[in-house]
Amino acid sequence: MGTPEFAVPYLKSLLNNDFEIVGIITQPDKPTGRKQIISIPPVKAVAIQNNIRIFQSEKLKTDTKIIEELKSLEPDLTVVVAYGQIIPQAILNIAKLGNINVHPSLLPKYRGASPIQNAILNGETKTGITIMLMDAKMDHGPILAQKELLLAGNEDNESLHKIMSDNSSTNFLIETIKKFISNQIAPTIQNDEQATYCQLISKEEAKINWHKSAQIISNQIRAFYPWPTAWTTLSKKRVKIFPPVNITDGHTLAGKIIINNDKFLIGCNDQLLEISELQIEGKNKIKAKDFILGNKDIIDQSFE
RNA sequence: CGCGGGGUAGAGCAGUAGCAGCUCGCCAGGCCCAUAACCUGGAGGUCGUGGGUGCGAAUCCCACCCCCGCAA
Repeated sequence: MGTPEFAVPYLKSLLNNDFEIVGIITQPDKPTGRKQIISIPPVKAVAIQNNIRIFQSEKLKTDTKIIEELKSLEPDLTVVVAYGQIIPQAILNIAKLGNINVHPSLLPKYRGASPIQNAILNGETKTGITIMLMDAKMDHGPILAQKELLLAGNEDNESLHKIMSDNSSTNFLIETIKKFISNQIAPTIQNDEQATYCQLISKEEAKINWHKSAQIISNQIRAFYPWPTAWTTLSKKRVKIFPPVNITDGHTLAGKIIINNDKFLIGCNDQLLEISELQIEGKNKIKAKDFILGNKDIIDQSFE
């Protein structure tokens, strides 16, 4: 079970390791983009290419038809990677050996919808991947294995997603499954007292407050890329700020723009933030250096 | 018919009817111990496409194409 691009490498690794995949469950096709064109989830596209049976439902819990069909397939194991919906107990009861979930955080920390984004947002120095057995509560079941990843502080949401679905990560899943089905793993119960939770990201969180510290703003810019993208305003126009960004020493008014040796610096509460790419509403994304060329009067203006 | 911004030199932009410009980059030369610095010169444009109005259109009118912000 899975839906977005993040789940695709995991599905492919299962395919490449001679597991018999009797079917995939993915979210329904949804309209995306400015023109609201109906598009299929990335996982579904891979399933089509590989002639895998596909199940899609708005609400699995009440979809008795799909539940019966899944039962008839008699799966041994269910693997869930970023499905995007709460999975009802009726589905979890189907697979004989159980249900394995890949969760991109070091559980019990960052249970919930946006573990990668929130690890960056909170400036964590390490995070990781947890492979666990699922139970009725979200991200709560016993842990089979964990893989730690150290963060350098320049990761963004997109790059960290890629790292967490690279070959090393997908191999980690495959190895864990193999050990699990041959009874080499004793699942570890999670310590609920240490649990933290994260909600879906909202667009409201992505507005930059220049009165905060450069570190916090850097975290925001990286955590919210490529969606919803951290933004501010200049002369009442919306301006998106993209990673990478760089924190440097110095001080000026919050939001004030300084140009120094072609560097585009912005005042924060404590230090300065150097930005590399930005986008004014209605325009394409451009490099900060190019923006300066066409906007010589930008000096001494301020982001709001 | 959801709301809105935009398309001008390789890049970023200015230019609301009268010789198509600015900054950067690029090429050549110069200066310098030297340089991403500085000086001189140069190349590079179907002003998104098609039509219309005008003596004259990047500029005004009509249609279309493409890019983007909001919203979803």
